[in-house]
Amino acid sequence: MNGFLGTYTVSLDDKGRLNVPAKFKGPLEQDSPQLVICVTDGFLTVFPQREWAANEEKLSHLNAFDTEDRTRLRKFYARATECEIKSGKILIPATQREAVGLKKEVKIVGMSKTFELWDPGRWEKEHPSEPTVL
Amino acid sequence: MNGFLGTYTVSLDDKGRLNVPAKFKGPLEQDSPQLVICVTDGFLTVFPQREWAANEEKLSHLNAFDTEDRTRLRKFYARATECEIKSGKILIPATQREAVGLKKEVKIVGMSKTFELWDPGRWEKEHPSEPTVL
DNA sequence: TAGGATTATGTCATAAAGTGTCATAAAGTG
DNA sequence: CACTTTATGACACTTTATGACATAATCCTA
Repeated sequence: MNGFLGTYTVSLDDKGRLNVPAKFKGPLEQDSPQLVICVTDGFLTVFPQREWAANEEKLSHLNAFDTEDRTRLRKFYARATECEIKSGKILIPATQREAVGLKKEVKIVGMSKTFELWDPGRWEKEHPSEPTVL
Repeated sequence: MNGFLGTYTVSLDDKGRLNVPAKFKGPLEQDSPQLVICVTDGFLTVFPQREWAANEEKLSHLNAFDTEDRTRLRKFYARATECEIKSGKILIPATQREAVGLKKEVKIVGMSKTFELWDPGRWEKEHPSEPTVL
């Protein structure tokens, strides 16, 4: 498995569940159904459980009794939610959908270890089709 | 389990009981219903029993005969209260509610091992929606 | 210390949110 | 083109959040 690759347009059902495309389903389900969704700049980042743990590790040196460190921790934790993939769908909590303006349609963008969820409008605005330069 | 994650808005009932969201309920109840609530800078920090004990451990190296250390210890202990989760609700003592200005609505913010209780107004003031940088 | 007030606690009804499943439509495959 | 896989919407059902109420415990004060 090469991680999450590609861009898909998928739908949210009436309750806000994301229909995970088949290519992402396998990797997600075989590892663990647990995942963490985090509000980032105008989009959502989905971390498989394991990947989240790895990032959390990086914060372990911060001191929960220090006001500044606590603020940093809060930024990380407060915007995250633990979710699960169930019946091939992920329920995106309403607060998170609203935070990044997700409606019926969602762009799902592979980022190897993680993937992102974008409102198609915002995605187009920030990624106008242009020749790719590697 | 990834610890307490995310931000929820929940209500206090007419008697000042916090309706603990389901995602936090499990971890709290299965460990032990005991917890400690501590007034921090303008908000409340909730420590599950076990986590409180772990923190207390860290303070054990402080010297009760040293004036500064004593001040630090006092900050920790004097502002804390032991509480319990009962029928899925936690009664927040009136003095603590008043200390941080909790009214009907409360923001509950996961901080992994602990979680915090904020008055929504104060929360917004101190955490204006801003881009997250990981 | 009896009575009344205040503060806790358990339980339930309702409304809202989350979940499982299936039928159908669409897309992909050989 | 027939067959398989995948995506979507719909629906019934379950769980969760909330306010309200009844009862129990505690605290004062006369």
